[in-house]
This record gives sequence, structure tokens and C-alpha cells, in this order.
Amino acid sequence: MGKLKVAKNESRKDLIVKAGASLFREKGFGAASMRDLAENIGVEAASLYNHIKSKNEILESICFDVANLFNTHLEDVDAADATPIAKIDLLLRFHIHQMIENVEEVLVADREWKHLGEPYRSNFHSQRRNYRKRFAAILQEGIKKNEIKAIDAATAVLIMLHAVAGIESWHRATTKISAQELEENMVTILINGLKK
Amino acid sequence: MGKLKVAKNESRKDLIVKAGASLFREKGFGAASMRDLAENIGVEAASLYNHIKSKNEILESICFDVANLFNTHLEDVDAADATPIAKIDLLLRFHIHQMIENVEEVLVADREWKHLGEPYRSNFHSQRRNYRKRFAAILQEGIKKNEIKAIDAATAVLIMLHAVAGIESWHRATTKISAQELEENMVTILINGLKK
DNA sequence: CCTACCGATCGGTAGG
DNA sequence: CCTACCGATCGGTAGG
Repeated sequence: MGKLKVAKNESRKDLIVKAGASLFREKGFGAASMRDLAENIGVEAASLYNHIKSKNEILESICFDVANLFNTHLEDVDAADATPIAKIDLLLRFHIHQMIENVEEVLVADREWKHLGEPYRSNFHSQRRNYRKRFAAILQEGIKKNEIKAIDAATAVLIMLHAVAGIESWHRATTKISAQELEENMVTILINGLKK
Repeated sequence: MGKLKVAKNESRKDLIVKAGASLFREKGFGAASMRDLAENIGVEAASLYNHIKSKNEILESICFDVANLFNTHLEDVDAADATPIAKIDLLLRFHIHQMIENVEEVLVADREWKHLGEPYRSNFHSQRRNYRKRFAAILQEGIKKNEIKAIDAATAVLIMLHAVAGIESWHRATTKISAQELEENMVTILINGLKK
């Protein structure tokens, strides 16, 4: 019985966080109001506070769920026995998959994290920097091994990560290619741009 | 004397718009307040309204200045006698230059245009769609002429435009390559990714 | 989960 | 360009 109650509360919070991600993506964190959010869910604004502590807590949930997801994946890839270019391919495809299946959370984390209060903001910021550094290190290894062109690794990371964020436009397009085609097109352009 | 007065008023408005671009970029349009903006300029909030009609008018100025800039450039490139790949090179470099020299306005137009009121929002939205369509048409011509890989043109446009927006991170980086190197790296990766 | 309400802050106006 | 102020809306709390 206790367990059931906890499960219910958790799923209620999950619902709020999910609706929050959708709203924050659409309006931006600053312009989204708790009354908007409550209306989308079908309750009064005050009722939200039985499940969450504050508007910022919703943003914290979104940002750190996304950060954990990508960090965990990076660990796996980094530990794998594969060439640098194969690792880049894995990372790129994971970013593409997440942007296709999990757009709202991923975009909100990417764009709205600056609204986090301390110490969350600093924590997220350093996780993000760290992720990009490790991504760049894999690229650098590929350059060293002559698999990849002698470009600036940090610039290449920046291009790839931002190119993937462009999938948002694909979601909104009226006539669009399939997710599979989208993935192959992106990988083709970006990996070929890097290869020597 | 009339002229001088007009010139003075315009430069005061320009100052507000420029400070607005900086603030909107930093905080987002929704989270930026007119009191913040006034403080940055060194006047009371009420005084801003002698030069502008509303907070939204600032956003309108930013968005349509940027739209005009890119549309004008696209006209020139489109009319030029050059191969498709050379045209893409010109467009890409223009986007890079604008992101280096004019980041704040360009990013605010790109990210905050949805806060425009009607009919500005619809107008801007259709200009943006139109620009991307014409960009894609040039790519499509390159594919037809066998200069460019048989990828989806809309996807390639999306990759390029979003990759360029990543220059924001370059601006914030502590150890960074020169603007010239940045440009060459981006062009290398993206153009080589497209070329057959 | 709701009603009722709070202090703070918002964009903007009146009047000088 | 300022002081003084408006109605609206914000995030959040009290109490049931």
C-alpha cells in the first residue's frame, strides 16, 4: 500500500515534469506560467505544489535527467573497443535518436538550463563542458590516428551538437522524410565532412 | 534642425534596440524586463517609452532588421553567376560572418521571434520558411548537376544553419581559435560533407 | 485537490 | 527624462 502511494505520487510528478517540458519548449521557461501548466493538466495552479516544490524544480528534473542520459551513454561509448570514428558515429546517432524520440526534454535542457538556480546551474554547466571535452578528446584521437581531418576538435563538436538540435525543424516540417532517412542524411554529411 | 532631431531620436532608439538584443539574448525575451533594460541604459523604465512604443517593438526591430539583412544577401547570391556549390559557400560564409560580428541580433531573431505579436509573427515565419526553401533550391540544383551528394536538401539546410548557430559557444569559450580559423574549419567540414 | 489570497513584479500611462 | 502610479499577472502559501 505504501509502495502504491509512492508510485502514484511519482507518476503525478512525472506527468507535471513532462507537461512542463512541453510548455517550456513552446514558450520558454520565463514566459511559461504555472497557471498555463496547471490548465494543460486540468487542475488549479495551487494543486501543482502538492507534487513539486517550485517551478524551478521542474526545470531541474528535466535538465538532470537529460544530463544523466547523455553522460551514461558517453561512458559506455568511451569504454567500448572501437575506432574513434566509430565512436563518433555512435555518439552522433544517439543524439539524433534522442532528438527524435525525446525532443522536448532534450531541447529544454539545452536552451533553458541558464534559468536554473544555484548550485544547479553551475553543476549543469560543468557537466555540459565536461561532456563536450570528452567528445572532443575522441575526435582528437581520430585526428591523431589519421582517421579524421586536421580540424579544430572543439569546433567539430560544436557543429555536430548544434546540427542535431536542428532536428526540431524537421519535427515541425509539413512534408518530411522518415526518421531513418533523416538519420542517414545527417550521419552522411557530418561523418564525411570529418573523414580524411 | 528637423533632421538633426530625427537623427538624435533614431540613435536613441537604436541604442535601446541594441541593449535590448543583448538583454534578450542573455535572459530570453520573456524573462527580460523593461526595468532591467532601463537600468542597463541608465534611465528609468518609463523613459524608454519616449523612444519606443512597447517591449514588442524592440523585438520587431531586431527580427526584421536581421530578416532584411539575410534576404538581401540571398538575392545577391541567387543572381550571381556561380556554381551551386560556390553559392552555398557564399551563403555559409555570410552566416558565419554575421554570427561572429552580429551575434546578439541574429540569435535573438532566431530564438525569440515566436514572441512577436501578429501580424509580425506570421510575416517573419513565412520569410524564414521562404529563405530556407530558396537555400534548399540551390542545394537541389547542385545535386542535379552532380556537384553535391544525393542527400535531402532540406536536411542539409537545417544542418548548416544550426551548425552556424553553434558559434555562440565559440564566443563564450575561454581558449578559442581565431575567427578566421573558425570560418575555415566550419566551411571545410560542411562543404566537404556535401561534395560528391 | 480546491478556494482564497499574499507580496512582488510586470508592461505601460499620466502628467509634468 | 522623472515621479507616481495603474491593473494584470506572477510564483507560491494557508487552511481545509
